[in-house]
Amino acid sequence: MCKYLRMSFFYCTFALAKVLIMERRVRVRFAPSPTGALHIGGVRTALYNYLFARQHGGDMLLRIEDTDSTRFVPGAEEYILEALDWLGIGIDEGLRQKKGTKEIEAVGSHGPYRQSERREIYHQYVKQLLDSGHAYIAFDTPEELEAKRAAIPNFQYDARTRMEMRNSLTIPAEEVQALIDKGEKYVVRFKVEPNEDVHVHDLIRGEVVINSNILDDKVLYKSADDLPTYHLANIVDDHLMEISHVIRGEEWLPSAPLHVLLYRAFGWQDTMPEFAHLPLLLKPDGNGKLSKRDGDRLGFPVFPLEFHNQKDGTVSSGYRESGYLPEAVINFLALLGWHGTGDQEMYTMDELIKEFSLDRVSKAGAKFDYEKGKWFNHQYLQLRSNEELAQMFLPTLAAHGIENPDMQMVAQVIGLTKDRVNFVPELWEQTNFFFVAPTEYDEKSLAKRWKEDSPRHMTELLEVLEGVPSWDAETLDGIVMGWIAAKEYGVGIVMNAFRICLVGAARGPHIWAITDVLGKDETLKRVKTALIRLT
RNA sequence: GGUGCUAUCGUCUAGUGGCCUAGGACAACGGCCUCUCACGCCGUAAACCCCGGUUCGAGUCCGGGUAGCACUACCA
Repeated sequence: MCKYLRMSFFYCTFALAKVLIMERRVRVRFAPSPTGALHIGGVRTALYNYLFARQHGGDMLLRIEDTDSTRFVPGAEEYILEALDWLGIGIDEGLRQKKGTKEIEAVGSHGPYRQSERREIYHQYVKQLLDSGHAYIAFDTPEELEAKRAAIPNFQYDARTRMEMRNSLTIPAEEVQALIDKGEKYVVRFKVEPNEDVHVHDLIRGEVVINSNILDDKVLYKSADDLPTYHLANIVDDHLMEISHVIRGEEWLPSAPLHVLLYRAFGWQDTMPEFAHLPLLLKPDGNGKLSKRDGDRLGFPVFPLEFHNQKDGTVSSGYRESGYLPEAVINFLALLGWHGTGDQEMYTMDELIKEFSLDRVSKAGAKFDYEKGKWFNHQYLQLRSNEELAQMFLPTLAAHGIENPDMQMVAQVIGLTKDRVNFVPELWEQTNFFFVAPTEYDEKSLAKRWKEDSPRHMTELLEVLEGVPSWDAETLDGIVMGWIAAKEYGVGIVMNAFRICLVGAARGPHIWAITDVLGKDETLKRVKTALIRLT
């Protein structure tokens, strides 16, 4: 009897909790730090947040976490917003690019959305923690701390050591005030109560338990720049911005218990967001987190857009500039750590929004598989129209001195060659001979396909071609093949020699497709040129 | 060192106790197509980290090892 009562009680509270969770509006945030280009791992975090928000009809916020004034990089904020815009990761609230411009706008009623503009807000909450005894003021200088760490192995500022340090727990109140008035630099530290198992519920990993003994008294605020640290700002902002789910990288898992403790200290445990810690993106070779250096070393971008770092003068390559299509990057990234229920690999953004689910996110880190990224781009490239690709190809053409080309012709040659490239710029290697007559002939092709009889064959072919009634593929094929058959020549040897004359090598699309684009005059001209240069 | 997380083909992964002789994709290799090079198509090779336990039955659950990673700042 008792047992049943208890069970129904559990069911009731469970149902109630479920209703509460379900009724809560889904609000997630992507909160990058403007310390440089947005790392591809950050892009994936943003994507998963976006997919989750859209799926639940909730809000995707963008907040800038610039609480480290020393690490700010000019242009980083604009870069982040432009990258998200390029990828189609829409922002509902916070900072975003004004539609169709590069201008930044702030939308929403929970602002400001830059932490550096929220100083006043944090003051109030630092005071609350100080007043409630959950935090204290510490005067130890960085040098003193460093000396302490050097002297004592595994030194940690916590319940065991805080009474030996220079802080408001060990210094009389009047003296503390005097020091502050004197302008002495101080920090506010969170007072972690020892010996408590802190439970963090993670949507991907389940229950994670960490004992508070291993947590140190984290710095929450520094008077030096009048800014909070990440931990404080993050909790205050997520609470004030009514964030329902915190979806972030696994590197935050160890500090999640601290965050739970902070929510409790503020008395916000009832509205604390749900947590989901995403697996990390790893180096393609060896082990470890994917870094900017790996991209340089292995020759692929680790950033969405090219970035010119004004602070250190470095330039980092980007997916966009390397010829990637945004939908390919999205698809590729989505599958690095998440997988749908079936064997489907190609997903549009809308399909991802429909299918995405946090409980299908893997727990283990994913090695960055650049080769597969290429394949995705190949797939999406085939889906684009020739006209669209022609527009995208323009900069590459210009780089090779082809200005103001005939766009219809560009689209036509792209249609002939796009299935053999992964990226738009690679189109040049496949189509260059359409734009420029060969200036030299590939040695290997010559050795294999240009025989003793070739000059004679080409001379005869020239005559045959001169006399055709119409320059279309069908006619040409009929006449030339007929001539080859009548003369009992080898089709391969004649056609390949012909190809070398037109292309400069034994490669390229079907020969009649080439002659069609080139036209009669140019075709004959190229054969004549080759005849002169190869005899 | 401490704490936590993780562990299926080379890589991304499917797998939620019997549908597993472990499935798909990328890459690799072979073949077909063909005037060439590609694309495409077809096929081949390729994995449950180890040791125990639970169970009639374990890739799947549990324990222990091992390994990898993350964190361990007045960085985020």
